[in-house]
Amino acid sequence: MEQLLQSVKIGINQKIYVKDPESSELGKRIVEQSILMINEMGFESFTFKKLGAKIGSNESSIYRYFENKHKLLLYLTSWYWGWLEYQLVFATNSIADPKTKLEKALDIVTKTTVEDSAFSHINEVLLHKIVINEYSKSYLTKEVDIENKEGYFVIYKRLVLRISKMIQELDSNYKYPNSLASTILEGSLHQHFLKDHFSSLTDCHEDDDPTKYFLQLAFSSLKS
Amino acid sequence: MEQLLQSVKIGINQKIYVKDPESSELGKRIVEQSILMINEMGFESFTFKKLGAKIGSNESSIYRYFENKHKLLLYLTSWYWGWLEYQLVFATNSIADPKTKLEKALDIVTKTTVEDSAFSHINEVLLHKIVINEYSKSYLTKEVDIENKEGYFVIYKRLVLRISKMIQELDSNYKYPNSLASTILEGSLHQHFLKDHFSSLTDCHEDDDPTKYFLQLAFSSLKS
DNA sequence: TAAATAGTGATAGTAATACTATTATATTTG
DNA sequence: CAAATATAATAGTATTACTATCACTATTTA
Repeated sequence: MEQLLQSVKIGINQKIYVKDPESSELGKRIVEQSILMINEMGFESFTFKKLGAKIGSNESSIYRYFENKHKLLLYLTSWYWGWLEYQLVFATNSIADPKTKLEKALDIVTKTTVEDSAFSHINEVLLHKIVINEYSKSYLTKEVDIENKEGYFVIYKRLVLRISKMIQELDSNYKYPNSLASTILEGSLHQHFLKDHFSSLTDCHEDDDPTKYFLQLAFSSLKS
Repeated sequence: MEQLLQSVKIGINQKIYVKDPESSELGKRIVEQSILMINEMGFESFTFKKLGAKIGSNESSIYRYFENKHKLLLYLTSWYWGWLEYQLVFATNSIADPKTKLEKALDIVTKTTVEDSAFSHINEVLLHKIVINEYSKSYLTKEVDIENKEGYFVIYKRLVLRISKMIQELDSNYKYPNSLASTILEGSLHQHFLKDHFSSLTDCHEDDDPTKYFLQLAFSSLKS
């Protein structure tokens, strides 16, 4: 699997960046260190100036890669969803039985991320935490509709629709495949957040993932 | 109902404000106009300076009511959840049958808000939109745990737990009442958002509320 | 090899934000 | 009427989110 993955690059809408951060060492350091910093201090406190200082570079150099920190967040989260989509397709491709297939998909999508050595400068575990804590800020803006038209959310939408298709394949009479798919993806992030900060509002505790809950939820609704 | 409500005041944690905005005309105008402005321009572009200009007052006067705009958002969203909780308790109190009760609760919690004339300076319809677009920003911060300890989210948590209790009353063997309750509250906001901006990711369209979807979702999981 | 070009780093500057502090004035209350 | 309180106006600060300019270096290319 690692050998296969080594040549894979997560394809991200070119409009999101000014210069592809994968194309240089500085670019990779920007991505690598921004993940660490956003995790530590949160997206609000994170600035390009601080990032510049941390990577021994300059604010102005970072602006040559990303127009602003919002675009950097779009880049990071798009990368995460692209990476997750890859995991999902890879793991479910060969499964013929619709139920087993959906089970596997939900497992991948709701579990706490484990490290992937294929992308050396990106820490997927921390990136998952960023997605949990910051993803909704990337679309809860007055510019959503414009940015959506520009294609900044294509990967996420494709992932939701993949799950929706799997739901439909299992139960073609089910009326809400899109809503269920989006609820599971979004809801999974939310349950992870609750586990860490509002434990009384969830039934997932400690090392427990919301996987079982979402499997029960989905398969109760679907006739299989 | 209106006569009953007229004497009701939504009780909000006093730590959220410096001076109770309900205690003066200026305070009410701050709340009233901030709802209109946050709706129009979004929370990021909204500032106390702009609000001061709009209400013919001054930035510094607003700071005597709220420490910062984050606290104002906490106030507005707490008010909304308190108001919704009131609606929920009022409407379900007299229902004995657990299934009918939960049905009614989910109806109230997932439907698009309609105007309530009982609170003249607060537009509940716009406030619901603010909650859809901005609520998660109030807790997705590095200060959540401190603010949670201070009790800034009590009303929301109480509402989730009320729904959770109704779920348990209907099916005491169900393993995930808290997760299901939080998924429905959060998920409802999300489905409303998707309806407006990512229609391909939901099955609720136009004037359609996510109510039916969530009813199907909940009652499929529960044995009744 | 010389010249052009691209990438990076450093510095400076701007408008806006999110406040704080002070003072003046208007209004209410004892 | 005096005292206290609420509000308004002004000014000032540190930080943010940029933009612009310039210098240096490495690499490419003519």
